[in-house]
Amino acid sequence: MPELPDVEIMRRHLYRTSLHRKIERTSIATDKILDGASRQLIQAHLKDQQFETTHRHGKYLFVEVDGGCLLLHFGMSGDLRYLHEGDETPDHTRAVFYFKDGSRLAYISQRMLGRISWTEDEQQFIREHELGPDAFKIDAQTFIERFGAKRGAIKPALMDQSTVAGIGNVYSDEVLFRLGWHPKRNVESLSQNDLRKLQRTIRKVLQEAIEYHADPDAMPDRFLLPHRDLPDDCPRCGHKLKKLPVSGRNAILCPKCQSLSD
DNA sequence: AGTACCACCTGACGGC
DNA sequence: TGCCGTCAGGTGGTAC
Repeated sequence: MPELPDVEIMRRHLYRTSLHRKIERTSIATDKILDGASRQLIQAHLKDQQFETTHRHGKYLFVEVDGGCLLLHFGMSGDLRYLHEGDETPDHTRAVFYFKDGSRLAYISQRMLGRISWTEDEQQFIREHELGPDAFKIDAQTFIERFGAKRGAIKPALMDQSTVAGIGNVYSDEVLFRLGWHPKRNVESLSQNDLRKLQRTIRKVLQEAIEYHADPDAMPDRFLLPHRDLPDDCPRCGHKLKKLPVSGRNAILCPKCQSLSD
Protein backbone atom coordinates (compact mmCIF):
# COMPACT_ATOMS: atom_id res chain seq x y z
CA MET A 1 0.00 0.00 0.00
CA PRO A 2 2.66 2.42 -0.94
CA GLU A 3 1.69 6.04 -0.63
CA LEU A 4 3.68 8.50 1.45
CA PRO A 5 2.95 7.03 4.91
CA ASP A 6 3.65 3.48 3.73
CA VAL A 7 6.94 4.47 2.13
CA GLU A 8 7.86 6.40 5.29
CA ILE A 9 7.34 3.23 7.33
CA MET A 10 9.56 1.35 4.89
CA ARG A 11 12.18 4.10 5.17
CA ARG A 12 12.23 3.76 8.93
CA HIS A 13 12.49 0.00 8.62
CA LEU A 14 15.44 0.29 6.27
CA TYR A 15 17.03 2.98 8.45
CA ARG A 16 16.72 0.85 11.57
CA THR A 17 17.93 -2.40 10.06
CA SER A 18 20.01 -2.08 6.93
CA LEU A 19 22.45 0.83 7.13
CA HIS A 20 26.21 0.33 7.31
CA ARG A 21 26.21 -3.34 6.41
CA LYS A 22 28.58 -4.32 3.66
CA ILE A 23 26.74 -5.47 0.55
CA GLU A 24 27.97 -8.75 -0.85
CA ARG A 25 25.71 -9.01 -3.86
CA THR A 26 22.35 -7.94 -5.26
CA SER A 27 19.89 -10.23 -6.96
CA ILE A 28 17.26 -8.81 -9.29
CA ALA A 29 14.58 -11.24 -10.42
CA THR A 30 13.60 -9.50 -13.61
CA ASP A 31 14.66 -6.50 -15.66
CA LYS A 32 11.01 -5.44 -15.76
CA ILE A 33 11.36 -3.78 -12.38
CA LEU A 34 14.30 -1.65 -13.50
CA ASP A 35 13.90 1.88 -14.73
CA GLY A 36 16.71 3.63 -16.53
CA ALA A 37 19.51 1.48 -15.14
CA SER A 38 20.74 -1.97 -16.06
CA ARG A 39 21.04 -4.71 -13.50
CA GLN A 40 24.78 -4.87 -14.11
CA LEU A 41 25.11 -1.19 -13.31
CA ILE A 42 23.14 -1.45 -10.09
CA GLN A 43 24.95 -4.59 -9.00
CA ALA A 44 28.34 -3.04 -9.72
CA HIS A 45 27.50 0.19 -7.92
CA LEU A 46 26.34 -1.64 -4.80
CA LYS A 47 29.03 -4.31 -4.59
CA ASP A 48 31.18 -3.90 -1.47
CA GLN A 49 29.38 -0.67 -0.61
CA GLN A 50 27.01 -0.03 2.27
CA PHE A 51 23.76 1.86 2.56
CA GLU A 52 24.89 5.10 4.19
CA THR A 53 21.56 6.77 4.77
CA THR A 54 18.04 6.87 3.43
CA HIS A 55 15.39 9.48 2.88
CA ARG A 56 12.04 9.76 1.19
CA HIS A 57 10.58 12.15 -1.34
CA GLY A 58 6.90 11.59 -2.06
CA LYS A 59 6.51 7.89 -2.77
CA TYR A 60 10.17 7.39 -3.66
CA LEU A 61 12.73 5.97 -1.29
CA PHE A 62 16.29 7.19 -1.75
CA VAL A 63 19.05 4.93 -0.45
CA GLU A 64 22.48 6.51 -0.61
CA VAL A 65 25.72 4.68 -1.09
CA ASP A 66 29.18 6.05 -1.77
CA GLY A 67 29.02 7.21 -5.37
CA GLY A 68 25.31 7.44 -5.94
CA CYS A 69 21.81 6.66 -4.85
CA LEU A 70 19.57 3.65 -5.23
CA LEU A 71 15.93 4.51 -5.81
CA LEU A 72 13.05 2.34 -4.76
CA HIS A 73 9.46 2.84 -5.83
CA PHE A 74 6.69 0.41 -5.05
CA GLY A 75 3.90 0.94 -7.54
CA MET A 76 0.56 -0.34 -6.39
CA SER A 77 1.82 -3.02 -4.06
CA GLY A 78 5.08 -3.50 -2.31
CA ASP A 79 7.11 -3.78 0.83
CA LEU A 80 10.62 -3.87 2.16
CA ARG A 81 11.71 -6.47 4.68
CA TYR A 82 14.95 -7.05 6.50
CA LEU A 83 15.66 -10.73 7.02
CA HIS A 84 18.07 -12.62 9.20
CA GLU A 85 20.02 -15.58 7.96
CA GLY A 86 17.66 -18.52 7.67
CA ASP A 87 14.50 -16.39 7.44
CA GLU A 88 12.33 -17.39 4.53
CA THR A 89 12.20 -15.01 1.59
CA PRO A 90 8.67 -13.53 1.34
CA ASP A 91 6.43 -14.22 -1.64
CA HIS A 92 6.75 -11.80 -4.55
CA THR A 93 10.27 -10.74 -3.62
CA ARG A 94 11.74 -9.23 -6.79
CA ALA A 95 15.12 -8.10 -5.53
CA VAL A 96 17.37 -9.02 -2.62
CA PHE A 97 20.30 -7.08 -1.21
CA TYR A 98 22.60 -9.58 0.49
CA PHE A 99 24.83 -8.30 3.27
CA LYS A 100 28.19 -9.83 4.18
CA ASP A 101 26.99 -10.55 7.71
CA GLY A 102 24.42 -13.05 6.38
CA SER A 103 21.35 -10.87 6.68
CA ARG A 104 19.52 -9.41 3.68
CA LEU A 105 16.94 -6.86 2.60
CA ALA A 106 14.05 -8.01 0.39
CA TYR A 107 12.26 -5.73 -2.06
CA ILE A 108 8.74 -7.05 -2.57
CA SER A 109 6.54 -5.97 -5.46
CA GLN A 110 3.60 -8.27 -6.06
CA ARG A 111 2.27 -6.64 -9.23
CA MET A 112 5.70 -5.69 -10.49
CA LEU A 113 4.64 -2.12 -11.02
CA GLY A 114 7.34 -0.96 -8.65
CA ARG A 115 10.63 0.28 -10.04
CA ILE A 116 14.25 0.23 -8.96
CA SER A 117 16.58 2.80 -10.41
CA TRP A 118 19.84 4.57 -9.87
CA THR A 119 20.97 8.17 -9.90
CA GLU A 120 24.08 10.11 -9.17
CA ASP A 121 22.15 13.33 -8.85
CA GLU A 122 19.06 13.22 -6.68
CA GLN A 123 17.82 16.67 -7.57
CA GLN A 124 18.10 15.83 -11.24
CA PHE A 125 16.09 12.66 -10.65
CA ILE A 126 13.37 14.68 -8.93
CA ARG A 127 13.32 17.15 -11.83
CA GLU A 128 13.25 14.45 -14.49
CA HIS A 129 10.38 12.66 -12.78
CA GLU A 130 8.57 15.95 -12.31
CA LEU A 131 8.07 15.55 -8.60
CA GLY A 132 6.75 18.50 -6.66
CA PRO A 133 7.72 19.15 -3.03
CA ASP A 134 7.03 16.37 -0.56
CA ALA A 135 3.45 16.54 0.73
CA PHE A 136 4.50 16.10 4.34
CA LYS A 137 7.38 18.53 4.39
CA ILE A 138 5.98 21.31 2.21
CA ASP A 139 5.42 24.63 4.00
CA ALA A 140 2.03 26.32 3.98
CA GLN A 141 3.04 29.19 1.73
CA THR A 142 4.53 27.00 -0.99
CA PHE A 143 1.55 24.70 -0.83
CA ILE A 144 -0.90 27.56 -1.26
CA GLU A 145 1.05 28.93 -4.24
CA ARG A 146 1.32 25.60 -6.03
CA PHE A 147 -2.04 24.11 -5.24
CA GLY A 148 -3.93 27.36 -5.63
CA ALA A 149 -2.65 27.63 -9.21
CA LYS A 150 -4.41 24.42 -10.18
CA ARG A 151 -7.77 23.97 -11.89
CA GLY A 152 -10.41 21.29 -11.94
CA ALA A 153 -11.40 18.60 -9.47
CA ILE A 154 -9.63 18.52 -6.13
CA LYS A 155 -9.00 14.77 -5.95
CA PRO A 156 -6.91 14.43 -9.12
CA ALA A 157 -5.16 17.67 -8.14
CA LEU A 158 -4.15 16.10 -4.81
CA MET A 159 -2.88 13.01 -6.61
CA ASP A 160 -0.82 14.99 -9.13
CA GLN A 161 2.76 14.21 -8.10
CA SER A 162 4.10 17.23 -9.95
CA THR A 163 2.18 19.62 -7.69
CA VAL A 164 2.80 17.90 -4.37
CA ALA A 165 4.40 14.45 -4.14
CA GLY A 166 3.24 11.56 -2.00
CA ILE A 167 -0.57 11.51 -2.01
CA GLY A 168 -2.36 8.75 -3.92
CA ASN A 169 -5.86 7.40 -4.22
CA VAL A 170 -6.29 6.28 -0.62
CA TYR A 171 -4.91 9.29 1.21
CA SER A 172 -6.59 11.80 -1.09
CA ASP A 173 -9.86 10.16 -0.05
CA GLU A 174 -8.82 10.24 3.59
CA VAL A 175 -7.99 13.95 3.48
CA LEU A 176 -11.22 14.86 1.70
CA PHE A 177 -13.25 12.73 4.08
CA ARG A 178 -11.73 14.48 7.05
CA LEU A 179 -12.51 17.87 5.55
CA GLY A 180 -16.00 16.86 4.45
CA TRP A 181 -15.20 17.96 0.91
CA HIS A 182 -16.44 16.25 -2.24
CA PRO A 183 -13.68 14.79 -4.48
CA LYS A 184 -15.08 16.60 -7.51
CA ARG A 185 -15.18 19.97 -5.85
CA ASN A 186 -13.29 22.48 -7.96
CA VAL A 187 -9.95 23.78 -6.74
CA GLU A 188 -11.07 27.22 -7.95
CA SER A 189 -13.75 27.23 -5.26
CA LEU A 190 -11.16 27.10 -2.46
CA SER A 191 -10.46 30.31 -0.57
CA GLN A 192 -7.02 31.12 0.84
CA ASN A 193 -8.32 29.91 4.14
CA ASP A 194 -9.53 26.64 2.59
CA LEU A 195 -6.09 26.11 1.06
CA ARG A 196 -4.46 26.67 4.44
CA LYS A 197 -6.90 24.24 6.00
CA LEU A 198 -6.21 21.70 3.26
CA GLN A 199 -2.47 21.86 3.86
CA ARG A 200 -2.91 21.45 7.61
CA THR A 201 -5.25 18.52 7.09
CA ILE A 202 -2.85 16.79 4.68
CA ARG A 203 -0.05 17.09 7.22
CA LYS A 204 -2.26 15.89 10.06
CA VAL A 205 -3.64 12.90 8.14
CA LEU A 206 -0.19 11.81 6.96
CA GLN A 207 1.29 12.33 10.42
CA GLU A 208 -1.39 10.23 12.07
CA ALA A 209 -1.19 7.53 9.41
CA ILE A 210 2.55 7.26 10.04
CA GLU A 211 1.94 7.05 13.79
CA TYR A 212 -0.35 4.09 13.11
CA HIS A 213 2.39 2.55 10.95
CA ALA A 214 0.22 3.08 7.86
CA ASP A 215 -1.67 0.01 9.05
CA PRO A 216 -5.44 0.27 8.50
CA ASP A 217 -6.08 -2.32 11.20
CA ALA A 218 -4.30 -0.15 13.75
CA MET A 219 -6.12 3.05 12.80
CA PRO A 220 -9.02 4.37 14.85
CA ASP A 221 -12.53 3.86 13.56
CA ARG A 222 -12.90 7.56 12.69
CA PHE A 223 -10.51 7.04 9.75
CA LEU A 224 -12.04 6.26 6.37
CA LEU A 225 -9.22 3.88 5.49
CA PRO A 226 -10.41 0.86 7.49
CA HIS A 227 -13.82 1.27 5.84
CA ARG A 228 -12.75 1.17 2.19
CA ASP A 229 -14.06 -2.32 1.58
CA LEU A 230 -17.64 -1.69 0.56
CA PRO A 231 -20.31 -2.10 1.60
CA ASP A 232 -19.51 -0.25 4.80
CA ASP A 233 -20.90 2.68 6.74
CA CYS A 234 -19.53 6.15 7.39
CA PRO A 235 -17.83 6.11 10.81
CA ARG A 236 -19.04 9.68 11.35
CA CYS A 237 -22.72 9.61 10.42
CA GLY A 238 -23.52 5.97 9.69
CA HIS A 239 -24.65 6.64 6.13
CA LYS A 240 -23.63 4.06 3.50
CA LEU A 241 -20.27 4.88 1.94
CA LYS A 242 -20.15 4.93 -1.84
CA LYS A 243 -17.71 4.50 -4.67
CA LEU A 244 -17.42 7.21 -7.28
CA PRO A 245 -15.19 7.18 -10.35
CA VAL A 246 -13.16 10.39 -10.50
CA SER A 247 -10.75 10.77 -13.42
CA GLY A 248 -10.26 7.07 -13.82
CA ARG A 249 -9.85 6.16 -10.16
CA ASN A 250 -12.39 5.06 -7.63
CA ALA A 251 -13.00 7.51 -4.84
CA ILE A 252 -14.60 6.24 -1.64
CA LEU A 253 -16.69 8.87 0.11
CA CYS A 254 -19.62 9.51 2.38
CA PRO A 255 -22.30 11.15 0.21
CA LYS A 256 -23.82 12.77 3.29
CA CYS A 257 -20.70 14.21 4.91
CA GLN A 258 -19.12 15.15 1.57
CA SER A 259 -21.82 16.73 -0.55
CA LEU A 260 -20.89 18.68 -3.66
CA SER A 261 -23.11 21.66 -2.89
CA ASP A 262 -21.04 23.20 -0.11
C1' DA B 1 -3.86 22.45 -18.28
C1' DG B 2 -7.22 19.09 -17.28
C1' DT B 3 -9.58 14.77 -18.31
C1' DA B 4 -10.40 10.29 -20.14
C1' DC B 5 -8.62 6.15 -21.44
C1' DC B 6 -5.21 2.53 -22.16
C1' DA B 7 -1.13 -0.17 -20.98
C1' DC B 8 1.93 -2.13 -17.90
C1' DC B 9 1.80 -6.70 -14.58
C1' DT B 10 0.45 -10.27 -11.05
C1' DG B 11 -2.55 -12.43 -8.04
C1' DA B 12 -6.43 -12.22 -4.50
C1' DC B 13 -11.15 -12.77 -4.28
C1' DG B 14 -16.06 -13.64 -5.12
C1' DG B 15 -19.42 -15.92 -7.93
C1' DC B 16 -20.75 -19.87 -10.10
C1' DT C 1 -12.30 -27.85 -5.98
C1' DG C 2 -11.64 -25.14 -9.92
C1' DC C 3 -12.35 -21.79 -13.51
C1' DC C 4 -13.17 -16.99 -14.75
C1' DG C 5 -14.08 -12.23 -14.59
C1' DT C 6 -13.07 -8.29 -11.87
C1' DC C 7 -10.43 -5.46 -9.27
C1' DA C 8 -6.30 -3.47 -6.81
C1' DG C 9 -3.56 2.03 -2.95
C1' DG C 10 0.89 3.93 -9.33
C1' DT C 11 2.81 5.93 -13.36
C1' DG C 12 3.28 7.25 -18.10
C1' DG C 13 1.67 7.76 -22.65
C1' DT C 14 -1.89 9.28 -25.96
C1' DA C 15 -5.59 12.02 -27.75
C1' DC C 16 -8.94 15.57 -27.18
